[in-house]
Amino acid sequence: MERILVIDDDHDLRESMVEILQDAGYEIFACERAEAGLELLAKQSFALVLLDLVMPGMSGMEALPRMRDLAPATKVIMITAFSTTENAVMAMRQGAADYLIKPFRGEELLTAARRLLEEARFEKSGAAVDADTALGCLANAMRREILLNLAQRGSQRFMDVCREMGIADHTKVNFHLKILREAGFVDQKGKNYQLTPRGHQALDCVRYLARRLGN
Amino acid sequence: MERILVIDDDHDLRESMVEILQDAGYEIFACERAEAGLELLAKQSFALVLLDLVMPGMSGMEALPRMRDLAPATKVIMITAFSTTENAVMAMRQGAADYLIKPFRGEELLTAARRLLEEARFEKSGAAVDADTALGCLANAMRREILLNLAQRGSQRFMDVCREMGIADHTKVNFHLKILREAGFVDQKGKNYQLTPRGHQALDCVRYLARRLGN
DNA sequence: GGGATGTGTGAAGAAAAATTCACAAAAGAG
DNA sequence: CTCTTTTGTGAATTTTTCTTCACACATCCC
Repeated sequence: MERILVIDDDHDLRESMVEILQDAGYEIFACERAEAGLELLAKQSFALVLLDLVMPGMSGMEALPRMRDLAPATKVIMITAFSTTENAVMAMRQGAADYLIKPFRGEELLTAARRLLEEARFEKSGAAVDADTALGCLANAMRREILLNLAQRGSQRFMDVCREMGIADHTKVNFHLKILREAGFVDQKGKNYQLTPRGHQALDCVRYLARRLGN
Repeated sequence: MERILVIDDDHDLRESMVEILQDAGYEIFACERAEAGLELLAKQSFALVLLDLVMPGMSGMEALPRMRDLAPATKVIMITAFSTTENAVMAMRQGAADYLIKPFRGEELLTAARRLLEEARFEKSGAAVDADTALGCLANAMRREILLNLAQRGSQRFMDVCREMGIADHTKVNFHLKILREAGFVDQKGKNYQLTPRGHQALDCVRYLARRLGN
């Protein structure tokens, strides 16, 4: 059962969200302060967080980047009564997955939650692969280059990938492409190869690594 | 020089954006319809697109997902006069990188453009760096285990590391320890081995990866 | 149809990574 | 000092990964 964390200082709204989501069959945890939410998030894993923007103590906007850091795979829906476009844009920039404006109907909440949980499930799928396979796969420079190339150019045909990278021997590319496919980083739609969500994540990880080590 | 594509049906605003960006030293292309913009984007590559939301013919919102598909690495700034939060959220959901509300000052435009171009530059360089050594090093399960062990127990002597991990053959551990040392993840103070700051970061990266890819 | 180009397989060989073994200097323990 | 444990080196071997090559079959263009 999917675990959802609700963080809102407004008691009534919080209880109402909890009820709606519980009725929909999710497992809900709730707290009224961002600080408490972060602690929970550090210890346990949630598929989704509903986060109020305006709260006493730490605001939702402050909490958001920390959450992204603590649990990058967890989706965050930002909630607010004061709907300025600036806030919405800011939240999305920080990596919020969605943005709800109070008051909202239960149906809106459920639609957003379902969409994101579906997304999360999808991103998680192909998850038979462990860190070992993933890191082993990313350890190779040509494979990273292929990932990068596919990320930039989008869906590409086999020979285009080869040419793009200036590699004469197509079987070599084929070899690595196969490994990328087996790791679930790349998939093939007809004649076209493209990154899976998982592949994008892997690339993010490489970037994350490069950023951290680059000092 | 970085290539930017401006798509806006409002002639004056378009020319004004073109001028501001040209003065800032970018190479600018402009058109007044989304359809034309998509054609351009299919043939040439741009670092950044400024896209008006409301236009005759295809709207910016319709064009956005197609752009994301054609050129995933290209950042798109959505521009609109009618600033509803719904539109902003919708645009960000579809993968817009930023959202500007008319009228905006030239400085706002430039700030957003610079931020995104910087981001794009970074993402492009991502996989090329020294990630090779680091990832190669982290690809091995035993080395990750050693890192983990040293992170938990702190500074440890050689034989303690071996015993801690239940490895009979000390030369094996020695072999990997040496590689970790050469990668700068571990260093040796007297008889004691310990993680370097770099080693801690590497471990963070592994955790980050595991969190994102696993469950 | 026929030739060019695109896509893919599997096996052989080369290269790199990991394991094992034989050995030895230093450090401690008695 | 002597015996044991700790810490280490380097070479031989095995295993894994990567590259190269030979070829097959499809697809597209004419």
